[in-house]
Amino acid sequence: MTRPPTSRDLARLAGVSQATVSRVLTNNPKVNPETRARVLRVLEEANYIPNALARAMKTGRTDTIGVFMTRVTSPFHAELLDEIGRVLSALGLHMILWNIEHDPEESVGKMIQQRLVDGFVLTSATYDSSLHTIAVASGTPTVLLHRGIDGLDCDQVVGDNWQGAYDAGRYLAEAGHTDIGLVTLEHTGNTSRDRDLGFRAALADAGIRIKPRNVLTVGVPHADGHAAAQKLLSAKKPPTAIYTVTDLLAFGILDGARALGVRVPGDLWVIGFDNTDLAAWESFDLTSVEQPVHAIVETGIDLLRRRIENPDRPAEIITLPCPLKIRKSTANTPWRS
Amino acid sequence: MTRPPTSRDLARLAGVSQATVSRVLTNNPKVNPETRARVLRVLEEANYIPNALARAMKTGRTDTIGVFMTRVTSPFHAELLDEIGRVLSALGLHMILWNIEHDPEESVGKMIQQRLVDGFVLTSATYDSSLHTIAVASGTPTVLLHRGIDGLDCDQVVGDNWQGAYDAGRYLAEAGHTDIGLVTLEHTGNTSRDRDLGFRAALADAGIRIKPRNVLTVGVPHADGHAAAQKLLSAKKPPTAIYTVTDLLAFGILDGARALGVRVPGDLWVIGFDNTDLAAWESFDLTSVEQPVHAIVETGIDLLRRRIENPDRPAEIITLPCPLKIRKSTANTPWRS
DNA sequence: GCGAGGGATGAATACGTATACAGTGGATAC
DNA sequence: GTATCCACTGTATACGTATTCATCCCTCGC
Repeated sequence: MTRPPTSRDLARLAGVSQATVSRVLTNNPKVNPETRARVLRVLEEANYIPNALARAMKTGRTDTIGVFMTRVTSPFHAELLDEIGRVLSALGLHMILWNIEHDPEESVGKMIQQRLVDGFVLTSATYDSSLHTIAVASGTPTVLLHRGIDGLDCDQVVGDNWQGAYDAGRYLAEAGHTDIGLVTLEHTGNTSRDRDLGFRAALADAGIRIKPRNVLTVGVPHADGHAAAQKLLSAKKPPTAIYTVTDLLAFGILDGARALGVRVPGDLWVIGFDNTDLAAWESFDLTSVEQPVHAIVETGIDLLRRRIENPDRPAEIITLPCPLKIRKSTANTPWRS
Repeated sequence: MTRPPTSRDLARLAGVSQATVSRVLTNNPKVNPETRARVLRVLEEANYIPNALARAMKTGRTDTIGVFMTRVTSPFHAELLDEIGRVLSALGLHMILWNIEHDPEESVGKMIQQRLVDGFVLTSATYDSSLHTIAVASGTPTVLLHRGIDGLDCDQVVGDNWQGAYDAGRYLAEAGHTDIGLVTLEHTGNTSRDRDLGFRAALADAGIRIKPRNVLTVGVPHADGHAAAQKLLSAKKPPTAIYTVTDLLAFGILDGARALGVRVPGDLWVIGFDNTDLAAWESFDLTSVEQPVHAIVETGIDLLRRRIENPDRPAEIITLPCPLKIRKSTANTPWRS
């Protein structure tokens, strides 16, 4: 391996100018079919691949999308990432993955301006982060997936978290539960906020009051769900159902219940949010509000591509329904009927 | 936002030549401290970020590493990816992530030659894939993590799967198990092969014969583990312990056992491989052979960087120990003692 | 006072491609 | 025969940076 061949080398080999080789590469119609065939043959033989950097510098397109994400080890995020990878790769686009937890924010801001990517996908927008602001201000096409920011002039595709949460609440209320636990997160973003407020709204509409001691605001990890369950279930009069805002927390709650010998759904119903693959596992069999990951990603990337083509499009905010997926962590029959 | 400012624009602003700006950017010592200060001030004010593409074209360095991976939704792979992201980002390197399942192999081969990256990390090398061959042949620095290829002249960092599997087998043998199930994968790579053969070797050394009907070769997903457990445990004389080559399969086995009402570890011991985060969850509490993910990634990326600096280094193959992590899916006491 | 040397800077160029521009040759129309 | 046009191809340039080379000025030693 010395220096990889350039279009100029191949032009010499094929007896044409570098410009003609370039024209062949870009499918420029103004090339004689015979010449094109000859050049293509030479390219083939030399196993030539254009230098993506030089091409990108000239065209301003890198065919690369920057994806910002947190906690890949979280099941839902892994599924989201997988889907993003699938969609991008089907379009012939590369993906640069940045983890905002690892990268200090200012350095992320720098990356934004390096013109390495044609567009950004943000999956973890939170109010206390300036990332989306920087991204949008940089003028680089940007789409927010999964988590939105109210009032941000930027394409956004999110699940209808409020409605999904509302449906979960109504489901519990209609099943006859009155003592209901809510394990929630800080409202650092749209998602957690709506998943919290929608649920409360449903209970309020059903005339059910949530006892303050049955509401716990916890952190993201599985262990926090576990601890929350221990706390809620060791009360004198524990709740008969617990709703929580992510599957990961729901798994922790199920584990906490199991550790205490609390049977699900006999003694306790549990509902999560995201409907991750794990929710279908026998260990959990978790009733969960489904996020339409496939549709979110497909739609979002499509918006992003259209914005790359035409940066002046008005921003669109698309909300997709989140249906409740019922499994065995809640019963098909009314509570204690 | 019109055109982002270039080093030439800033040179004009600072009253110096573009060359001097460039020298400041690259920390070239041959710049007068006063000039440097002045230029830096201008750069700061303009919020200037160098065009990474132009820089890369000139230097041949993109500060980007290409990572090839499959199935990000698999818990172990997610942890591996997370760790790779952490290490790369700490070094100021970007990561382009390619999923070999989504990308047809030939297109991956093309990406390899586009010179978009300084090096490759392959995490899913299998015998039937030509990816590693293409990567190595392309002359781009490459390191194989987690899965190795025997005899490939390329840096490799892998866990000692054989020894880890052997330890798991000896542990079961010493505990007094004689009817042992093995749920394994096709030997498509080093990893699955060694995790299979090492276990068999331990049992052979202990004088234990595995009944052919207690050996199942299955696919990767959780559901396959579930089905395997159902099959093994519904036999007239089911095994008293099952070892399997990934945690994901072990979770499936635990779920299958749970569905049949088989108690773990009372009626059945289960051992997995990878010691993923999920293994510590209450639902599973899985005894598992630990992969030293952190060390594997840290060591591997270090090798890769050294190879990028010096492409003529001899290839190193590093094997790191995989200790057995004992949890409650196996008892601390001998079997049925 | 003068030459040598070194520090600091600017001018020029190269990286590999895409593309505007300027030909060139042949065919067509008169 | 000439003018016009078209299809095709080559020449030259630009993208934004890093770096080589040449230049300039100042200092120092004699």
